[in-house]
Amino acid sequence: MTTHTASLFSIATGSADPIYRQLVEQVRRLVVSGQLAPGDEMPSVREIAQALALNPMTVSKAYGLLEMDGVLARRRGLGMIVAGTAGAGKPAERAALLRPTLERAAREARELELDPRTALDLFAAILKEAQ
Amino acid sequence: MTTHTASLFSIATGSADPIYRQLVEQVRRLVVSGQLAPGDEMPSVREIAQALALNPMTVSKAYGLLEMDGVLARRRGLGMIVAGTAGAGKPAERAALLRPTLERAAREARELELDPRTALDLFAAILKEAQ
Amino acid sequence: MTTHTASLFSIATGSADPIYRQLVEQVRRLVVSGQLAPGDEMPSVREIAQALALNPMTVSKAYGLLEMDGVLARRRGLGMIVAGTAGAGKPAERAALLRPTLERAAREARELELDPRTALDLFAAILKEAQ
Amino acid sequence: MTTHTASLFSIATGSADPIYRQLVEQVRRLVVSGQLAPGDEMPSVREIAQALALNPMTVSKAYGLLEMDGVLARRRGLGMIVAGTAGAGKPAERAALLRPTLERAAREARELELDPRTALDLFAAILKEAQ
DNA sequence: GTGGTCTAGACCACA
DNA sequence: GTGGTCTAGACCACG
Repeated sequence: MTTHTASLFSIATGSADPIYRQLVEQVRRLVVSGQLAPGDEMPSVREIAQALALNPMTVSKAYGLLEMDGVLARRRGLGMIVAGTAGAGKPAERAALLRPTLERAAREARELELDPRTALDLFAAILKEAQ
Repeated sequence: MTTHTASLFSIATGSADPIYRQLVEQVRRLVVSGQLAPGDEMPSVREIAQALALNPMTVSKAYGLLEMDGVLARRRGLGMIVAGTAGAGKPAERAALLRPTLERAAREARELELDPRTALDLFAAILKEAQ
Repeated sequence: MTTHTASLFSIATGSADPIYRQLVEQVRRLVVSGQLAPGDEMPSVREIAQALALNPMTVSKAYGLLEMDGVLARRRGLGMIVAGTAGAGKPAERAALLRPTLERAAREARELELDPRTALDLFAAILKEAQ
Repeated sequence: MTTHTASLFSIATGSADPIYRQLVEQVRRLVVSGQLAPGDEMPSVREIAQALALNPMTVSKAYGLLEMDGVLARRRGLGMIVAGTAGAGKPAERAALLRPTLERAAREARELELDPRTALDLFAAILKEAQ
């Protein structure tokens, strides 16, 4: 499962936003996109910590927040699983998670007095190159 | 100029990213979009601080960074002005400032397994509604 | 007896307090209230474990604590029975088991600056609706 | 303010539920009971930590949860204040916070086959003695 | 084995 | 000065 763990997450230790938050958001996206299904067992805290060279407490903090959020569920002494309530995620639901970033982009475009057409073309290009 | 100041910036004190950074980025966008032209006088630190109810040191820090960046220029004893070198901003240059946010959006869309088409449509809708 | 077992206990696996403790307290209350009389045979560990989908070790731990407490007695090779010493329970004795929770409620009411009258009325209402 | 801090909270380090949660719940009750009003400055993390002989991180964790819950608000670099949205707390609202514990007491009373009358009398006595 | 909690101490970002 | 984050290491509760 370790190899699985390593490929499941990609953490930028030097990033602006904290590691635990990167973990939280990635798990949330993996769940809502269906790559993690309800009932799936999550890698253990220690496993992730070792695979990503993090302190277990950092991972634990992320798990704790995800549990509070209802995304993960704790099975005492047995580890965490993806919560049953965590909907598989319809396209509309997934799009909702993308909205904040796109709204920010729209605001910036407006402040830059960029033509909507230009902004859209740029986004299209970026989506293509990242493919 | 005070009334001008209040309307020039919009600061969200409760936002995730720090106030000084919001100031820096807003000034940068105003300059590159031509809403602030080279030679224009910037409001004084204390003027902005008072208008937006901020700590003067916060405003000062933003001005310092903008000066380091060559966006603003300091005239000893006379306040800051928009630097002459600060180009009015060709479209390509402006688009460059939008890129990071769009790249982030593209990455999130991929992690959500959203169709590029869907992401683009959503962006188009947001751009339209924000108009 | 299995059917009996399932209805005898109600375990909330997602609850805040541990499963083994829920078992211990429920047995203690059943005994002191007379619903389990001295000499009664308790369901076997594996029987309870299967009926409630619990780890047998969890049930075993609860039985161990109840034995230490003198509530249950172990008959080698024959399972556990309700201890003879486990008095049927006079009202005063039963009330003692309720005290801790009520003391906690009283403390919380005080911290909430709730009128004792209000707290009492609320408790009366809850007792009634749960009947 | 230190003396204030010491008297504001009462922590049982040996208690079953964790320190950070005791802090969270006490603050929540103080806010909803009006003893802490919106806009009030909270003691600093270090101040509480020192007054109660706790690790600052433990206090910080409590503050973080209270912020996520909307009970407290962070003023960056200036400390935490009671959130404006944190309603002063009508009696009904306060009673709601007492409900869970009373529901638990009611359930236990029922399992003990205690007369509602007896349970109520016991609660009345406890409320009186704690006064 | 699992996650949870706490401590100690360091460093950073912000105002 | 404020809170936030991370690390290291210990201990506990649970199953």
